[in-house]
Amino acid sequence: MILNKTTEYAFTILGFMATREEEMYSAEYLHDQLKIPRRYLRRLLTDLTKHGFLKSSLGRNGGFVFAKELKEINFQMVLNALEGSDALTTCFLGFSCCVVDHPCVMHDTWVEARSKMIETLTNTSLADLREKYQRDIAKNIPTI
Amino acid sequence: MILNKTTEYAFTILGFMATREEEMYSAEYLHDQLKIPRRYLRRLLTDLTKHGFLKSSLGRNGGFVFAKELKEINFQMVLNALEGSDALTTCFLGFSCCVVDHPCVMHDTWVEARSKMIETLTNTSLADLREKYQRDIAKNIPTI
DNA sequence: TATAAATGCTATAAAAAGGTAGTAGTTTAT
DNA sequence: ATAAACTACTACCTTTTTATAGCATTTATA
Ligand code: SF4
Ligand code: SF4
Repeated sequence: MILNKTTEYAFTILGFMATREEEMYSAEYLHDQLKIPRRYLRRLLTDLTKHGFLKSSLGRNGGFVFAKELKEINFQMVLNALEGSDALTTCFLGFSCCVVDHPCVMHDTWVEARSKMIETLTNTSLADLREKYQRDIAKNIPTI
Repeated sequence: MILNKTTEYAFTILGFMATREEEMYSAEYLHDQLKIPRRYLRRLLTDLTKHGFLKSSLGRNGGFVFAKELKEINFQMVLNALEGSDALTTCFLGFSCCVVDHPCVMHDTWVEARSKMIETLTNTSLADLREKYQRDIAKNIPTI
């Protein structure tokens, strides 16, 4: 596995919101569109709000909007918030007490691969996602 | 997260066996050395045997040895056996039905990062791990 | 002002992953 | 014969993750 389901849901939600044009997104609407379980989705949205990615408004016609500019949110931040900062940094060999100065044969290649992944998550913002989506729409290319 | 705990255990066990000099490894000995829960370890060892990585011998002085050459076993094979072949291949955005010909903005960077990881797992065999270990030992470098 | 439609909070349930226990059996060195 | 090892099966327990439920609160609007 790479990410757990909750993180995947979060990526899906934010990705969807970033590429669509609604002013506000209610949990119910997102449930309809994304088929994420209702109540779980609601809790996750509240969570994303607490983490500062979204802003919620209460009451009738309430819902969720982004709390920051799209370019201020990248995927690494979301992963960090939901799984903790060491989600991708622990040694996959499970040797908790390896000698730092003299790493095992896997270490360098592993770190390289992992860095690549973190880099990807860090360098891609919701704004990037949106731009690409807009370009594809303009070209009449079916897209997510 | 990247790998689940069971896979991590498997990596630890095989890595340990590959770098040590015993002729045979009993479950009890591995438990002592690696602190992996006894019964869970035993089940995992049986599993690794069924998957063809290890050979077991019954009876007193029995235990586990590799079923193949060390260079014939890489980490991707182990991951594959324990988590299934799509462990690292699903889309982390969770869009199950994205349009293949017109991927989203994340796709290329994501595929690159993921490939890097799969490459690492595929290109590193237990023999590589062992070699590095031997070199470090020869140089009196403390190592795993 | 009552109501409907929304989120917030907290408790609980269900499912999956990780881990333990028991029992019975088989194999093999000593 | 016995002890030390693995095999198989079953059942159960614990923790984590995923999912549901009930009630409270907020707000637009009829
Ligand atoms: S050297 Fe690196 S890859 Fe090897 S056990 Fe330590 S942290 Fe893991
Ligand atoms: S294009 Fe690639 S990254 Fe984007 S949703 Fe599809 S599979 Fe995922």
